Amino acid sequence: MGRGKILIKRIDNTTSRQVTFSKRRSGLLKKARELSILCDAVVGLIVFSCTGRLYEFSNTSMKAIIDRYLKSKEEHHPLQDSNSQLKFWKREAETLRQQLLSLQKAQRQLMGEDLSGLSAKDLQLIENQLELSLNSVRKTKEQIFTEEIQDLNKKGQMVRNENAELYEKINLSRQENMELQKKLYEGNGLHYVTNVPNSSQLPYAFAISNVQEATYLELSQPTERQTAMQMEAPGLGLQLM
Amino acid sequence: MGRGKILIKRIDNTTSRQVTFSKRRSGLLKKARELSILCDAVVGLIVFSCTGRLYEFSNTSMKAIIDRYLKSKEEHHPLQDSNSQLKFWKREAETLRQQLLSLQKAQRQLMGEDLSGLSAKDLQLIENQLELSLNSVRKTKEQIFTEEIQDLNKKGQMVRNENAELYEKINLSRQENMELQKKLYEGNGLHYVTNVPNSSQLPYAFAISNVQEATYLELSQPTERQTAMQMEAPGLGLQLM
DNA sequence: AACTATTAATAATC
DNA sequence: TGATTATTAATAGTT
Repeated sequence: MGRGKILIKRIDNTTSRQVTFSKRRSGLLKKARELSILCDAVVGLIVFSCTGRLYEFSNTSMKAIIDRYLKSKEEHHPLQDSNSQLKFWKREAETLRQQLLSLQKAQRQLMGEDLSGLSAKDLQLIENQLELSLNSVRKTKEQIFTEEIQDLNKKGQMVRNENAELYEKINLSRQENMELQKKLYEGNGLHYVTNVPNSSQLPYAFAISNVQEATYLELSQPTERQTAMQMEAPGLGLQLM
Repeated sequence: MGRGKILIKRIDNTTSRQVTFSKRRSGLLKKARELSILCDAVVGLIVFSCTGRLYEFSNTSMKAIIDRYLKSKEEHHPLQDSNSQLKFWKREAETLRQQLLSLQKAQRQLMGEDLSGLSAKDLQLIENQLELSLNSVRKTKEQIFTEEIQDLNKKGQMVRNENAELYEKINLSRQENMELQKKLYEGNGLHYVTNVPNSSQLPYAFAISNVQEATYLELSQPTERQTAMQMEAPGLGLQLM
């Protein structure tokens, strides 16, 4: 698989040995990874280059792999004290691993994988469960949406109420304005005073109201939004003219 | 590098997963060996199949490689110190327990339980997964049904063929009967011999045919069954009269 | 580091 | 399993 065939024997040239090491090392690590994924195997790979650098791959904890290896080789001599705690924890871990494996299998089947080998009856049971799950999930989602909509409506109502109050304040303010102008007109007989203040001269509360109105409009439903605009925007327009 | 491209993802089918494991495992071991020879590297490879069988390669003693590995990871040898072994297994159990808990939580959510606290987005993700699962499960189930139906049709055809042969035999037998009766009648001029034998006097093959006919009727489709009865029952009736 | 001509690995098939 | 073969993937040698 190269420009030519090679013999499997130590590469004498240091440079090309290092180059080959780098290439083949990554190939080997890749293949180890692929094997572990494709075949659901536990793979631990340790490589020390001739310069002493460490490269490794393991799909689960390397320590766990080493320990399992040593145990399965029975080169693992537990210390003579026959530590009951140690035994306990090993058993515990083994039990948990088994539980994990069986749960993983069930999980995969709930994800629609690994179904070969199941009977029609088993498949029916899974299908029924999935339908129940779907119903439950959809109901919960609807509930969340409903709550959100209620919340938004409540907020919208609050902003509308605030708006109404502000309109009242503006009306009062306008009346005051008019009365003051009247007095001024009566006092000096001139016409040049405008009754259209720019926004910076408006009361602080009015600016706040404007911001909240925008927020409300964005959050509420399209139909509601239109209704709100039809009801309130003309009034606002009149006030600002 | 096969008849087609494959995705690196767990192979669902158990048989092909095992076949692939066997092939790729030997490929991996070979590459590990080649790397160690070509590049003068120290290589240790441990593989556990999902059935728990151990495969390994190491160009020097695996124990030495593991020792070197553990040493290079930390100045700490868990295998000589029962206290650190205890720590290891406690950690291991704790890790497994955590994995188990999180998997159980995910499982419950896939079962449509324990959904409170999830966002609308999370719920949507679960819903999508459940729909995928349902599709997969239903497809698998349909496949099983299709295979079963094909099988039953095949069996049904076999029984029908057998029936046809048996009818021929019965016809032959009836003709023989009539000829014998004719001879008897001509021989003694009497009329008392009946041509209606009871079932125990029928040839053995006929009784068998009856049983298999019943089995076939139960297995085949309703429309087919009716057709079969309409076509074959009258003939049978005549034979029994 | 790229590039490619080749060989090697392997997925599908029997 | 074990062998075969059409493809893809890896990589040896080269730039």
